[in-house]
Amino acid sequence: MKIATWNVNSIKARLPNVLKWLTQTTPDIVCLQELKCIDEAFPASEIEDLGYNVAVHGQKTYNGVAIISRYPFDDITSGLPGDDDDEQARYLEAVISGEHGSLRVASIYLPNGNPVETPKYQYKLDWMDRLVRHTEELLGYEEILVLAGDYNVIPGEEDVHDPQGWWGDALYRPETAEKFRTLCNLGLTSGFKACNPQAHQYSFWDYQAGAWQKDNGILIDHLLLSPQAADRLQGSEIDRFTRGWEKPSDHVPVWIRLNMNK
DNA sequence: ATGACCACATCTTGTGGA
Repeated sequence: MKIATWNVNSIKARLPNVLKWLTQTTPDIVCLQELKCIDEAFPASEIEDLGYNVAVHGQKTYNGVAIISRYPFDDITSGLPGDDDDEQARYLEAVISGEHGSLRVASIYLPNGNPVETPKYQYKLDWMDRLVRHTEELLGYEEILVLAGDYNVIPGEEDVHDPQGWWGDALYRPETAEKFRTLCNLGLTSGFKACNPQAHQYSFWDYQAGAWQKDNGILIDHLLLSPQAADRLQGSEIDRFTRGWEKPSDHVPVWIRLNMNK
C-alpha cells in the first residue's frame, strides 16, 4: 500500500503534473493540499478516470485538501474538531477499506503562521493544540493511522539548508518545535525519517532566488504513523523529480509503503 | 549581483504563500 502526500499549490494549475505523476508512480492513496478551489471546481472526473475515488474539502482561493484512493471510502470527515468557528479548509479524514483490512488517513494543511507577530501565528499554535487533542483520540482506536500533509514545520536543523536564515520563522522556532514534538511524542513515527536517516532531504524549495537549483530547501511535508502503521512501514521516498518539471509546485510528493499483509 | 516566484482575484495591483 503506497500512500503519498503532496501540496500541489493549486490543483487547477497543477492538474497536468498531477495526472502525469499519478500515471507514472501509481500510488494507492494520495493526500493533497492547497487545492485553492471549491469542491465543485475540483477536477474529479480526470482523477477518477485514472481509477481513483475522490474526497474533497475545498475552499475558494485558499487552502483546500483532498484524499484520493484506489480503495473505497468507508467514512469521510471534514474539518479538524475543536473550533466550530474555524472556516479554513485544512483537514480531511477518511477510513479506507484495503484488500487486507482498513486504515484511517488524514490530509493535513497546517497553518503557515507567518508573520509571527500577528494573530496568524497564534492560530497556527491553537491549530496544533487541536491536532494534538484529536490525535490523542484517534490513537485510542489503535488503528493503522496515517496523518499526512504539509505541516509547515521544520522538525530540526537537519531538515533545512540554512538553519540560521530560517530560525525565528513561524516554521522554525521554539514554540512550533515544541508543539510538533508533543504531537510526535503521543506515539507517532515520521515515516520518511524512519526510513531515511541521512540529513538534508527536502520536500519544498521556494520559487525565488534559485532555491531549487541550489538545493536550498526545507522538509515540511510529513507522514506521521500510529504504532500499528509504523509496524508495517516498508519504505519511504521523496519524488524530487517533479520539482524539475515544467510549471512545478514548490512542494514535491513524499510517500510511504505499508505492508498490509502483516 | 545578498537579487531572483507563483497563483488568484475579475485585475495592471494587492494578498498570501513559506
